[in-house]
Amino acid sequence: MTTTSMKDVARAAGVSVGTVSNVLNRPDAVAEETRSRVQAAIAELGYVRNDSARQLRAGRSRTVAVVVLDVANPFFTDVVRGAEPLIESAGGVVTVCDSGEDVRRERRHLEILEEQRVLGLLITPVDDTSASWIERLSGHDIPLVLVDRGAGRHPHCSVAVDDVHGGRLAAQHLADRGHTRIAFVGGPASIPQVADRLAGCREVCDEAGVALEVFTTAGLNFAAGREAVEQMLGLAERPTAMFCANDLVALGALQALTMHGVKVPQECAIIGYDDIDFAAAAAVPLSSIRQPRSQLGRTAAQLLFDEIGEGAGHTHRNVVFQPELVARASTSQEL
Amino acid sequence: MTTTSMKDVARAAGVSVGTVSNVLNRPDAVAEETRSRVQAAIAELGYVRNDSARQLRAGRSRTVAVVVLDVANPFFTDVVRGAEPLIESAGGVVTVCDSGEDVRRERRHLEILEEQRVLGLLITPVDDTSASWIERLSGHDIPLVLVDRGAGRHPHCSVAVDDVHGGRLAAQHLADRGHTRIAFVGGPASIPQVADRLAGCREVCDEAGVALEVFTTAGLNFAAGREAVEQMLGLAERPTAMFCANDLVALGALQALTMHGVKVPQECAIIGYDDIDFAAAAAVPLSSIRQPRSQLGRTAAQLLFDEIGEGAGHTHRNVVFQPELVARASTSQEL
DNA sequence: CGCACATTTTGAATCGATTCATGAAGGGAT
DNA sequence: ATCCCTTCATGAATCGATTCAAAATGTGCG
Repeated sequence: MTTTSMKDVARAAGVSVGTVSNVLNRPDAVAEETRSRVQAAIAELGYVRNDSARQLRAGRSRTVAVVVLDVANPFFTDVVRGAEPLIESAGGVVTVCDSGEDVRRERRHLEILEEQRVLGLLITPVDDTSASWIERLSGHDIPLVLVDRGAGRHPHCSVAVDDVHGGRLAAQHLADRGHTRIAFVGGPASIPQVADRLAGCREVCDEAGVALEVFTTAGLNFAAGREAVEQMLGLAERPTAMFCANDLVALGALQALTMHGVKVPQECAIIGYDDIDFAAAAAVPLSSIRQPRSQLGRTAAQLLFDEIGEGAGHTHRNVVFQPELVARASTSQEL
Repeated sequence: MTTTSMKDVARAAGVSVGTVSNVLNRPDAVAEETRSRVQAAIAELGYVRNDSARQLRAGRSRTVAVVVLDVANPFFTDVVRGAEPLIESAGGVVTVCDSGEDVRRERRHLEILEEQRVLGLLITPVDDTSASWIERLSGHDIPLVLVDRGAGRHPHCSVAVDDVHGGRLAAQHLADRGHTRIAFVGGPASIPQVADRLAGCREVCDEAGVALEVFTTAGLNFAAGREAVEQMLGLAERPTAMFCANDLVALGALQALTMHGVKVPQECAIIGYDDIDFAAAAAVPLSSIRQPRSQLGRTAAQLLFDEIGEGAGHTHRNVVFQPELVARASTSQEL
């Protein structure tokens, strides 16, 4: 290994290591002539700073980690994209960790992130059992912001979208269309977003006298939607509309229904959640509940840096956005 | 800051730091009684290893970085998913960097990754100007594998899918369907995958006497497809089929055509590339060229660890997979 | 009891960058 | 020539974990 260190540069330039460090970090404190000599040496030797050493000294890294439920879900990539500019312009480095809706994977990531002494964390926890780990990080002075997580009674900053309300919007839309027997598809039930959306949905169904059938899935992806449809088609009395916990599930369901020759929306309406780009491009353009994805990310990053800046005497803020109904062809049929 | 260090643990357990380190790294070398005493101290103090210090000593981090063109593209998330298991089971940590098809962003990532002394790199370079940076990393003893990059004359390991052949498959399929005037949509032309797919396409068109119209886009996403369609619809003599450089572009195009009332495939056929999950679920199920995405990732990780293991006397391997045509409704019409 | 040998534990040296008290050099004013 | 200031450069101390030669402790055997 021929890793060049500051010492080598110092020797080559005929100065002390302190001076090399200054050239890198406070160029103004170094005389013009010396500076260029050092820079020449750096270029010549192909010297690259060792971040580990820097971090060790600094006590903290400049990495901000974003822990999401599913990187393959465009919802989350948009959230990340929203957060990045702010983090990078603050000199931070973004790293994305995928928990895959799995508490164990999430935990492994958190362990590593803590060992890395990350600057901060934006996290969408898998479920409530994540709480103890999150408290641990927080207790070890790692600032964090909960993303897309109810402005619950958590002692943290958070950004969220009102999922209960989103559930209501979706159910109300279906009820308005005349449906009296609908299915909710999503899971696992332990995921707070799923629970909240279902709660809002149930609320409206109860009020409006709509029968609600719940299909609990193992995850929130294509396959889940397909499987739920297989199950639903076996029923004697089939719902006339489905509310899927997110668009991936809805697209999976749509695909399965189409395969089975069930006409959407005539024989079965579908509404999804998130309004990802693919929703509008689907076989039958998908009605959905839109969330301000990138704003969610932006705001989360903002809150994080506020917290980092304010230090100890910081009071947590919980920002809640309102979701919005986007009606398209997949629910266009009046019953 | 109340960061507990090994020294604190050592003091609390009444042993030396060397022993604490042994408990963590070679538990068998420590007497049962001592070990549990140290572990108790660790638990009590809530001690967490400092990875920076570890890395500094080790000279390398255990992070494997995957640099992709677009994290929002399911193709790449699948590649990453394919690579993860192997990397993690080897004790590595995966970090995903999104170059966003932008050389400057890519460069910034590479700079940081080099400072972090990453264990290795899987990278899909943005274009040929990336080469010099890649050589630099390589010259600094950072093992890397090129992903989805022609088994060119690069002195590196690589995994790739034969994009020229993929282009041929797509064009041949359209020619077989009777199209004599087709459009290629994709860009920027500097992206090797785009260039190769176009090359294969052109080859077949020339042979078969098919007129080829090239629409060069600024990126490979939804918007690009939509814009290309707007442009195409303005033409006097409109192509009867489109070959899009990837599925995102194709879905964007499909959406725009539908909006303009152009029937797919009757008035305009479309074929995409990648066969992402959304392709089958599209408004009109999308024909596409399938690539073995997760195998690509798996193999890349494999090659990387081979290289790391073999050290200096390593001979590079270039693995090339063959793509495969998946015909669906979007090209089902015979002319 | 003494010696050889196996098992544990120790603590100083090391990785590379940053920081900061200290000192050197140069300039201006008196 | 002297003193004061400013401007630069220095190098030792530091961050925290790992490593390894050496020491300490224990065990068995003749």
